[in-house]
This record gives sequence, structure tokens and C-alpha cells, in this order.
Amino acid sequence: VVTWNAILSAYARHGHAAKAIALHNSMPEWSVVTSTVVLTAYSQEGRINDAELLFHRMPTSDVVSTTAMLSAYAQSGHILKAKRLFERMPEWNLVSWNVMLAAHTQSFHSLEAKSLFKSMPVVDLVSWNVILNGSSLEEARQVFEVMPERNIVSWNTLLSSFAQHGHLEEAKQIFSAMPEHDLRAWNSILSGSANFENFREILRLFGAMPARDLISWTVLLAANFQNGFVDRATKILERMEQRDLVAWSVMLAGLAHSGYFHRAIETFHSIKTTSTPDETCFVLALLACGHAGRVYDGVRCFVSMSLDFKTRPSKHHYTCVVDMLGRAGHLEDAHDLVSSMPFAPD
RNA sequence: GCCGAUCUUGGCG
Repeated sequence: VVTWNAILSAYARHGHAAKAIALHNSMPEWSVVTSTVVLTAYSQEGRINDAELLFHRMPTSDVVSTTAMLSAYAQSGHILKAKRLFERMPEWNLVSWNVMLAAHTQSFHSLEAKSLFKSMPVVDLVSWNVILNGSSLEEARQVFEVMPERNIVSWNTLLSSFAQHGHLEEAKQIFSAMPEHDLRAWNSILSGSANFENFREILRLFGAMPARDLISWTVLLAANFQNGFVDRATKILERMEQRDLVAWSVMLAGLAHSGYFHRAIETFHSIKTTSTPDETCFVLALLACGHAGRVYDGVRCFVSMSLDFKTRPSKHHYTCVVDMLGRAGHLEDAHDLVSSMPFAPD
């Protein structure tokens, strides 16, 4: 079991949560550790219901598995469930406290986070990093100064706060002051520049990077679209050695944003041949169909979501289709869809 | 003694 678990967690840790989930069925024996790894994998895949089901079916649970469930709730935005579980836990440790802390900052409840932080029996560097991450720009500087120690995560957190808000001068100062630069740091600066600086600067940074990963390439792809270089962007995507759904949706969004609705729809069809589109891809495809006036394709896409891909259409998807039908003058169909959808119309 | 949970980078909203 120990060996199997090690393999499972190796998959999960390298971003292959789906493989870990698939693999665990063929294991001869299970332990709490197995369930915890799979629970975390479900959470990474956004399958919160499966995580919950697994958790409730576990023959035994301990602090670690309960904390994993807590984290799954927190990451999926179920803060109330997280709170309830936290209160019912038989024992707490530093990690479970940190998870609750992060649950609050991720929901922007910074006051609650602060009071929780103050009430914690012990705090460590992770707790400080969570607080740093939940701080406003002005506070972040102070928190960073006051922290008893800092690591690369602290530096990256500070850096990305400034970079994401367009304070690039300060971000660059922080970058130069950092003891070391990992890919995350480079990517933070790159994406900050992509959103707030001119295109030459992005190219310069991209060229200056000691290494590039899928995220770096995706940022470059998006930057090309933002600057109107549609053909360059297309070539970049073709030459990327890996493409995930984020890269594909940047492509879809970029094409649609530039008015190439038909090319976006073609792209969507080619995505389907190699991967399972996620909710964002479907939204973008439906929007493209709507703008291109391709009602038939849009409806087919919408139907195939649940039929072929087992993806439950969200309210957002319904809105796209209703909008598409409305624009095309199919008012009755639009109305029928609104009355048949499992959401309250808004 | 060995395997599992928490913090930092890219897409639509």
C-alpha cells in the first residue's frame, strides 16, 4: 500500500490528478492515506462532490484527511461547510488552522482572517504567507517587514500583489531585491507586464527568462492577442509543445475578441478531438456561435455538453444560448429555454 | 523508520 500511495501522490503532485484518480481503482489495498490522496486529487479536479462522497464513505478519518476535506471546501468556495467541519473536528493542528485562515482570505474576509490569525495558538511561515496574500498593497509591505522570516513564497506573494495591480516599477524593485528567481517569479512579472506594459517589454522579458513553461507561453499568447497580432498568436499556439485547456481558451477568447468567430468555432472543434473542453471553453464557444449567428452550431454545442461530455451547463451557459437565440430572433425558443432551465432567471 | 492535508505564476465570469 505504501508503494502504491507513493505512486499516487507522485501523480497528484505533478498535476496529474486525473491519472491518480484513475489509478486508485486498480489498487489491491487501501488505507486512509490512499483516500486522502484521492480526495485531494478530486479537489484539484474541481470534483468537490466526489471528494465529499469519498470523505463520508471513508472507514476511518484522521486529522490529515479531515483537513484535506476542509481544504477542498475552502478551495471550492464552500466556506460555510468548511467552518462547520472545522468546528466539528476532534482535534486541530497548525495545518488545519492554516487551511481555515486561507479559506477566509480567499473569500476576501480579511477581518475574519486577521482575528483568526490572532487567536491561533501557534503560527508558522505559511500562516504569515496567507496573511500576506490577503493584505492590500499598503498592508502587504508592512506585513512583509514585520514577518519573523520570509521564504521564496513570501517574496513571490509580495511580487505578484504588485505586479497584478499594475505597480510594475515597484514589482521590478521587489524582483531585483529577491534572493532568487524561480519560474513563478518570472511569470508574475511577465503577466504583470502583459497586462500593463507595451509589447516590446513583454518580448524583452520573455527573451530574458532563463526558462519558460506552459504558463509563460500562455501569457505570451494572450499578449499577442491583446496587441492585435492574431496570426503570430496562432503560430505560437501551433509551436507550443504542450497545450492545456487554459491555453486553448486563451486562443478561443483571443480569436473571438478579434472578431474571428468562425475560426474560434473551428478551434473549438479541434479541441474536442484531443481533450475534454471545460466550462470556460464551452462558454467561449457559445459566445462565438452567438456572435457568428451560427445558431444551429451553438445549440448543438450546448446539447453535446451534457450528452457527450457530461458537463452540466451552468447558468452562464444558458445565458449565452438564450442570448444567441434572442439575437437570431428565435424568441419563442429563447423563452422556452428560460422556463425550462434549472436556475432562477435574472 | 517509509506514503497523505495548508501559502506564491496564465484563460471566461
